[in-house]
Amino acid sequence: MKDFYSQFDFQSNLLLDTLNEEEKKLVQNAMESLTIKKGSLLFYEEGVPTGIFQIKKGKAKKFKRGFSGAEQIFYIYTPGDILGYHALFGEERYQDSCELLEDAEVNFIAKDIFFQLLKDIPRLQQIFMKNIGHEFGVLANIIALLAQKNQNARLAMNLLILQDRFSKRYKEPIGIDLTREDLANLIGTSPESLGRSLKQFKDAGIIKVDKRLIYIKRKDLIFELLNIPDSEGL
Amino acid sequence: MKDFYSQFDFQSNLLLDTLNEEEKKLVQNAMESLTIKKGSLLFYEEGVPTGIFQIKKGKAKKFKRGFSGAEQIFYIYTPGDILGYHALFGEERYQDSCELLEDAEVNFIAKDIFFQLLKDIPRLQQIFMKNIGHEFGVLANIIALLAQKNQNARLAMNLLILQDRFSKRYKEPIGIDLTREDLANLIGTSPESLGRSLKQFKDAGIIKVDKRLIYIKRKDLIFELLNIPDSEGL
DNA sequence: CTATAATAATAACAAATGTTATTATTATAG
DNA sequence: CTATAATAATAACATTTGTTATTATTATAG
Repeated sequence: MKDFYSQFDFQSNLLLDTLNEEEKKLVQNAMESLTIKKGSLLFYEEGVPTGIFQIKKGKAKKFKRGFSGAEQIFYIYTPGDILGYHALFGEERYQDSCELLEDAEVNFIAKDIFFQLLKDIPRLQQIFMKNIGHEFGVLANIIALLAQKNQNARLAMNLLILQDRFSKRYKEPIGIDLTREDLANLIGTSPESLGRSLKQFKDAGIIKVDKRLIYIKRKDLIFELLNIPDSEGL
Repeated sequence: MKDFYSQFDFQSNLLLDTLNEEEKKLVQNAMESLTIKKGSLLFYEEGVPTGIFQIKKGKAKKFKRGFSGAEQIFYIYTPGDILGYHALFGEERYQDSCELLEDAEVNFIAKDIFFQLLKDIPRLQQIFMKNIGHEFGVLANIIALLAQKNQNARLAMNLLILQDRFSKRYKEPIGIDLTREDLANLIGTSPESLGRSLKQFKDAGIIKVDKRLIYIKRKDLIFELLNIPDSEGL
C-alpha cells in the first residue's frame, strides 16, 4: 500500500521537487509575489482562470457550494502547495473556490507565462498531469470516507490528516486551528454535532483543546478508533 | 447555472462529438471490439494502464475500496461512455477499479495507439484534459452530496441522476436496475437501511418497484424533497 | 422444472446525528 | 481596556441511521 497519508494528500507541494536547479530558477523567475488578506478568494467557481498559485505563508480552504448553497470544504492547503492548474490545462472555468484562512503570501504565475514555462520545461506537463491523476484518487478516497464512516471516525481521520499536513509544512509543532464551522464543513456535519464529538474525544483523552486549537494527545487511540492495526511510524 | 444533471455526469460519452468525420474514422480504426462477461474488471486500482475503453453495450461501476475494504461506488457508466484515460496522461497507475455489471461489448484502444491518435489529432488532448477538469468538479459535487444530505435526499438525488443517465443512453424507458448492495454502496448506506428509504418512497408514491427495477413515478415529489424549486424540463 | 443459493424486504431495538435553545468564551473595533 | 459581535460549548429532545435477526422472493445451476 502507498503511504497512508498520501491517500488523502494532494502532495502538490512536491510538484517541482524533481526539477534541476536551472529549471527551478526558470520557475522562480516566472513567479510574482502577492500579499493577500484573510478571507480573500484566490479564485472562485465558474471564474475564468488567470494563472497558478503557490502558497508561501498561510492556509487556504478549497470548497464548492452544494445546491442548497452550503459550503463543502474538501481540502485545506498549507505553505508550499501549488494550486489552480486544473482549469488551465483544459481551458475551462474553475470548478471550485479557494479562500485564504489567514493573511497570506502567495506566489503567482500568470497563465501565459505558465504556458511558456511548459514549453521551456517539457516534462513539466506530465508532472502536473500525474498529480491531477493522484488528486482524482484523493477525492475518491474522501468520498469513501464520507460515505462509509460515522462522524467520530471522519473527525478522527481528518485530525490525523491535518496534523500530518501541518507538521510537515511547519517547523514547530502546531495545533489544528480551524473555526468549528470550517471543521464541520470539512467532515460533513453541523458545528453543534461536531462539538459533541470533540467533547467525547476530550473526555477520552484523545485530544486537548486550547481556545480553538486542537492538539492530538493519543494518536494510538485514534488508530484504534479507526481500526487501523499497525500505527508504527504513521 | 450549468445544466442540473451535468453537475453529476462525467459526460464522457460526448468526448468525440466535436471531431469531424475524418477524425472520427481515425478513432474508429484505432478501436478493437471486445466481448466481456458480467463481473469482469476493465481495470483495477494500482494496476498498470493498458489503454482506454468505450462501452458499447452494458453498464459498469467505478469504485474504490475504503481502508476497511468496503467498496465505494462513485460512478455508473452507461453505453457510449469513454473511460480509463486519466492514468494514461500521467503515466501513473489506475486510482480506481471498474467492473462490468452486465455482459458487455467494449471498444478498446491500446495505449500506444492512443498516443499515436493524440499526435494525429492534436486537439484531442485538450478535449480529454477539459473533461478531466469537469470530472473533478463532479467528484466535488458528489462529496458535497454525501456530506450535506441525509439518506433519503441522497437516494432521491441518485435516482434522478441514474434515471437521467439511463434515459439518455437507451431508446426505450428503462428502470433503474442495480442490486440493492450496489445502490447502497453508491449512496453511502447499508442495504437494510436503503430498503427502509425505498419503502418510504414506495408508500409516498414517488417510485414503483418491480423485482429489483426502480421506476420514478413522481419526479415532482423528488424535487420537493430536495428543495429544488423549478423542476420544469429537468 | 426444481432445488439451492443469492438477493431483497421487513421489523425491532440501539446508537448516532440533527435541531433548537441557552450560556460561555474569545476576537475585534473603537 | 472595554464594549460588542462573533464564535464556541453544552444540553435536551426529535429524528435518522445502524444493526441484528427473520422471512420472502428471485436468480441460477443442474
